Amino acid sequence: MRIGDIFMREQLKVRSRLERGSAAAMDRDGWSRIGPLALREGQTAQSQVYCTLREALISGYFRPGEEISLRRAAAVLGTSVTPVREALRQLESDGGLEVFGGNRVLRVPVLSPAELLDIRDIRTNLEGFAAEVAIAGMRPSRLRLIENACQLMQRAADAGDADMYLENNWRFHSLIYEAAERPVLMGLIRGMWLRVGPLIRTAVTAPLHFDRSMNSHHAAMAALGRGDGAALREAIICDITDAAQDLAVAPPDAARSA
Amino acid sequence: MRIGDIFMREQLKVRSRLERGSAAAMDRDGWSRIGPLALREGQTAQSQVYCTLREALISGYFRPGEEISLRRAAAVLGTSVTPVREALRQLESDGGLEVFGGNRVLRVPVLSPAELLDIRDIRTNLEGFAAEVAIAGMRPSRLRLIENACQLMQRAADAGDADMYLENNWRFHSLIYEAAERPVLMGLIRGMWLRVGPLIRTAVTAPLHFDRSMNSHHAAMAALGRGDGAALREAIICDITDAAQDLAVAPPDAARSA
DNA sequence: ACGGCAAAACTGTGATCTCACTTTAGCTAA
DNA sequence: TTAGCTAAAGTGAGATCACAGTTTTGCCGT
Repeated sequence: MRIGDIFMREQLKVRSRLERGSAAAMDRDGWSRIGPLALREGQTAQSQVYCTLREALISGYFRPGEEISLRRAAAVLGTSVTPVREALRQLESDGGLEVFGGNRVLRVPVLSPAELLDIRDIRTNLEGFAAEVAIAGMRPSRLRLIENACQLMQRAADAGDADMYLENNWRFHSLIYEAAERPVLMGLIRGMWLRVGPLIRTAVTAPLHFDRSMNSHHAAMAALGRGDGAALREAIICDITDAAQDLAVAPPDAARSA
Repeated sequence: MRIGDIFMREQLKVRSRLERGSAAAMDRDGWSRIGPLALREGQTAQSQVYCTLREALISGYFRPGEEISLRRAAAVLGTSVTPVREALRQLESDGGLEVFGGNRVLRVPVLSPAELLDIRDIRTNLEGFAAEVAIAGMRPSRLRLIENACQLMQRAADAGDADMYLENNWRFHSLIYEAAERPVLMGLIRGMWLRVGPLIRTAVTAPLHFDRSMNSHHAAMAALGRGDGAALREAIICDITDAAQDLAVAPPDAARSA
């Protein structure tokens, strides 16, 4: 079967899925929010596939255990399997995907409690350190962006808009860490968010999650205003610990084992 | 040109390079120590290429700035470009390789002083933490292996055998961290070693490097014997800091810029 | 001997095809 | 209705080819 044929069929599937409306949001797969790539010149198809899927994973478009097929991904993204395979392999290397069954299918990882603990402690170390370093690189313009992200997050929390909340949550944190001007460190942190991205969407449904999280965020803002690195670090660590708590009490339900 | 032809030609090149003897060790490239894969069934060619090259990078077989060609790698390893491309892309994702010129050639990264500092601080955080956690998971059998690696390292240091020293240095550290039983953390630490691997071989030429490093290692052994997590952490951090010092005073010489 | 230009070699990228294997769908028979 | 088997569809893995670049080589003219 030709790529074009699969492409058209997949587009029809996606279209019909979307037309079913938000009532069918539960059986949406991650592809429903992803369209064909607008192939920009100067960038390889592979890197665009990689970036697109990484952002989708961080944003929680895909649920834990969801399987990603090479041909399906290629069809939806409007390219061939070759760049997709490289991108998926890269995501596997990042820990954002894992090989699953005897069929070697790639799927979004289903994290064990031990792995969650592992990731939580890594995050407190790396993000706490990044926050402390970030104080030195903080500038008024950057501070305004962070302030803005925090406000948007508060507004999303008040409105119960999980999408907007998660988007600005990542923006808030990454803006802080970027001030540390540590590209390698930033890459590791992004890798950790890639792993927890598919879970965070379930965490925000935990009772009082928004309140606890926003408490930490406001504490972080206050520490930023005072230029208090130690306090900022503690606020970030508190945020991470609370989030991990909400993930632990809402464990993955459809955890098919190998 | 067929893969087989390239393969034979490359093998001849490697052979002739080896026959030139150890006097020509300076213009050895990383491939001279790598032979064709013994394709084990049950594992994909891609993963074997990945593991082979990752170990080679950690062991410092390739020097910073050295370029890795897809077809050349495929020829030496006795496979086609497809698995090699995926493996190299994965290594790029790990930070073990970087795309270089307008030709998009993959090469071993040439780290800037800022990146070295970045990596050093990440290592002190992650490896320090891993060391502290490892105390709880320490068992007599494991301790014996670590003790053995330390002795071999001491012997290599006395003999001035850099190869043997580096091999047991990685074994020593990884055995400690593995006792923490944190797979994700272990992966991140391995990633950092992948980045500094090509440099460490130059660091060991620094005066007194062996002495300083072995001091830290013996301190770590003592802390392990006492079950003193804080002391072990400090010993590890000291080792990392000293090594970073030796890397900073011996900066990469052939740092071709883009 | 040296500058410049053209051809050859080499680079990664992406598409396509085949293969071996697994999963699923559907049909047949009890 | 259900168990079981078979065929179809789907899966990733790997090899090969074509292509558009870049880099290197080598030759020719000055």
